[in-house]
Amino acid sequence: MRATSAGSAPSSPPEPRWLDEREARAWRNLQMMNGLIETALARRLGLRHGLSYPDYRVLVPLSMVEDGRMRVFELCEVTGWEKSRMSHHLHRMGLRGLVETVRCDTDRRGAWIGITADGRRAIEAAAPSHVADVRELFVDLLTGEQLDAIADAAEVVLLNLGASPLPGPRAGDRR
Amino acid sequence: MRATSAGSAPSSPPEPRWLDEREARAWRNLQMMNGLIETALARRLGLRHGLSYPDYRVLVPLSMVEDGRMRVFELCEVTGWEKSRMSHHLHRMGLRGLVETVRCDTDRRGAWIGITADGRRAIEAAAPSHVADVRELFVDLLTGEQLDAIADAAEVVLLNLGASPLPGPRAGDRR
DNA sequence: GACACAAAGTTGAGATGTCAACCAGTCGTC
DNA sequence: GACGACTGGTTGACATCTCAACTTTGTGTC
Repeated sequence: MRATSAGSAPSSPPEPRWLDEREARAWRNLQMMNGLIETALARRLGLRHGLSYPDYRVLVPLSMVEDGRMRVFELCEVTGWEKSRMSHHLHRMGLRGLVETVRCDTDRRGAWIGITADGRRAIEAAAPSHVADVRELFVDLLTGEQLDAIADAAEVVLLNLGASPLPGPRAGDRR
Repeated sequence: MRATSAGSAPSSPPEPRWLDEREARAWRNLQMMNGLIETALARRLGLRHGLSYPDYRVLVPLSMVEDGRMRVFELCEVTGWEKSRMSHHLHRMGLRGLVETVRCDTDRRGAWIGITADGRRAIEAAAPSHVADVRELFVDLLTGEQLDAIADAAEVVLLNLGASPLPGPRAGDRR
């Protein structure tokens, strides 16, 4: 898949390039941070507002867009989820009255997902404390340089995966 | 929970401090990267080796420890999982013959979890290509400085949550 | 217009994760 | 040595996620 540093003997597979200490620390700390932050955020959100973290991730873009509705595939792009996962989750949210589905006229395969009044109430109630949690657990612990470093690194990784990161400042604009 | 920049009027709650552009970019890119990397890694692992990503996370520490067995709570610490999740997952792995449970003599509430011969075969087969995947999707895309920045930032976050990050080099040792 | 192929979503089955409640054993303290 | 509190781990009910298969519609291309 990728050339190894040394030409390899004909038969046995080359010894894998294990992670060195520096690489392992970055990778392991990152994974652990992700897991712990997400479960902590999800727990607080559920306790205080009866919303799951996935609910929140869907409601935020819906609440910010012009007329409160988006196509399913747009929600997939924004969240990075598979369409199957999105479909299942939207169904559950529909049962709870947070969103509603309207068939789409211009493309009759498609569906508009609209945020309901209940959904808007829920997200507006939850957002302030959620942002405070994100600050407490992540943003406010780091310097601006650290935040930029993370955003830049993640951007590289996302581009490599064919996803769309939020744009950073143009080179030279920063500082 | 945290002082806001301006003294607030007596009654209504203070306007929340929303994330600015820089903060939002870091947070959103990070979340998206996590999600996409994890699902990509999990898919490859499952396809090629019949192991789930959680399986992998459990088998790695078990395979590296002296006698191939650990207490359940030790596995929880290393992975950052809740004990309930760990218990369920170990049960499923037990059914598939990847680990086995042995009651603990010194503390009779406890249980040793041991990796089986099958478990060891599975992890040894999967590890090389998994590491290659981690390199391809993450490690090899970033510079050493970026990896350190991520590890350092995650360390701060983890300490704040009471978790144990992998130790970084002492200040001054680096470079 | 007919054909093949791609895109948008849904569905069902099964794997995985969460929460709260529980059991059993240990530890501190009086 | 008895009581209460804590620790280690399991369980059941339920929420969520993944994978593969499917339906429906749009988009060339000849």
